[in-house]
Amino acid sequence: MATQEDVFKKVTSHAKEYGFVFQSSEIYDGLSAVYDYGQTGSALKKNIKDYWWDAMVKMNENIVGIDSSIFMHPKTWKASGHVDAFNDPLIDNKDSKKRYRADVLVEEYIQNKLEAKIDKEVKKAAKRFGESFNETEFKTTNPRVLGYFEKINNVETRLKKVQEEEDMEGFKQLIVDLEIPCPVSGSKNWTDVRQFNLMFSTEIGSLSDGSTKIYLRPETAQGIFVNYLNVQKTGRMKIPFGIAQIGKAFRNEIVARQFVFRMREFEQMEMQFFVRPGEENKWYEYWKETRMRWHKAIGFSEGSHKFHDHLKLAHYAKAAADIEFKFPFGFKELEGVHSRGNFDLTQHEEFSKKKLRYFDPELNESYVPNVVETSIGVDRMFLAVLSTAFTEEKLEDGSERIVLKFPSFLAPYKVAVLPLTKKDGLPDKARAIINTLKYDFECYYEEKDQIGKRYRRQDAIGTPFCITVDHQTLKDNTVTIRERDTMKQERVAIDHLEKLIGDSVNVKHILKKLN
RNA sequence: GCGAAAGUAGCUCAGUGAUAGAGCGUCACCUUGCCAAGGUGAGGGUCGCGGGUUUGAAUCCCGUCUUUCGCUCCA
Repeated sequence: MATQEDVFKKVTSHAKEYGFVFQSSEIYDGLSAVYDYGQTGSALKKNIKDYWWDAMVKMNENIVGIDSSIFMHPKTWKASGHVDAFNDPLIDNKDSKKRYRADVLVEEYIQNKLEAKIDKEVKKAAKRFGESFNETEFKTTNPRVLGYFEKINNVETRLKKVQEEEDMEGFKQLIVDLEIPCPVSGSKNWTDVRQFNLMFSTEIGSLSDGSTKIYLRPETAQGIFVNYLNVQKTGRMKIPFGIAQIGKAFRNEIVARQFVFRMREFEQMEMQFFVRPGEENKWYEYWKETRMRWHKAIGFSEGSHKFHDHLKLAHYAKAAADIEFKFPFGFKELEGVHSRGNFDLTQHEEFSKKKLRYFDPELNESYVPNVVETSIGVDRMFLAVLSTAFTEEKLEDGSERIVLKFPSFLAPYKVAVLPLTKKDGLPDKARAIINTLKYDFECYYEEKDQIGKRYRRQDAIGTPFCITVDHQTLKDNTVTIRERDTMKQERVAIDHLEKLIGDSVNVKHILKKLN
């Protein structure tokens, strides 16, 4: 494990050194859990997104793409449940270092302390009075019990007040006053109560209902749900059909770590698939398998992926599974496949008071469709590709090289064209070759340093092919082409380059594997 | 957020109170010409930032930011 973490460390420094990922605002000491993609990284990321988009939108006539806004009407997040679910007052115990929801602590106190005491009194009295005991009468007359009830009432009123007013100091004071100990350590050494809202908020000019606070979306899915009927009607989509989207989402994570694995600003690739009620299980299984095929088609080694079925479900889900990937720091979630039922659409019906029904001509009835969601983090996929591609090799002559063995269709540059020397017109010839290839492939030109050094530099950014222009090229229009992983070279005619490289780097060959 | 550790050149790191360093990388020129580390030269750091102690601070102290690890959280 230690060595695996070393690998991860090497991957992150390599990512910086070769322009894949930089920390955001680095010259100002950086911004926690926010990263920028550099020249090579953004190219790799774009290729990943293209592969996903093609596999979804291009390959399926019943899946279409949209691009919805980051800002959405705040009611969206009420309806989706995010305002409630993403908003917790939290408190830490300094001794046990455990974190609790402050409201839960207080509620447990009421339950375990006060209500338990009432129960005790009731039981004692029942024993005393025997047959003639009237519990209701006892509870409404016994002064000690009434005292407890009053206390419960007081605590509940205070709890409600601090929650409504978001009075975090009052919340802390409440916990201090009640002398609530930590369930683990028994200590009363608490931090302040802090409101953790996982959604970022900002202000907008004005809204129809007078509010001005809006959120940066914490998931892209809602942009699809609110547009589902627009797309269905204007695209004349028939169920089952899907809507795909790639876009940024934002979560104010309490702890955001592990490089680009968990960021506060991140990019999702989501597809919501709308199905007839009752058929959701079938499609859930279908998309689980289909998405796994997409991952495996990339060509990572067997055993890199596995399913992890959720036992504890989110507020919207009927069934959920993660596709986990073997990152350098262990198997972690890369993609989620969720059967969301009709939760989102019925919620939006309720909050918007608009019908979000689909009329099914085959059944001759209208209904709210069920939804199967596939949701993958672009940045996690990026990290999966980068960390898997990262290879340190010992060569036969004893030297070492670092090579990024990207699947060639994902590589930032497809081909480097290198004149063997800077003299004798070789650079001009090399540039002429680039001018024929640049319409199809991302090309890299370099003439500095010895050829071997240049090969290594291309290995370090994962360029699958190096074309070397030498003196023979000037005579017979042939070049050598070197393959990144094998380091084998072959002499070929310049005219054949386009097809030779195209056959290897075209995403088409991967997409065909998906069918 | 709590606890621990760390932050010195693009990268990896040395330097524990007294002139800011090395290797690799970068740039220029020369040499070589198909698998990195030949020669010469150059550039690059107010030692994360801000205070404090001291005649003197990269070094000691405090704060702060960032990163890593553990806990915690995770749709």
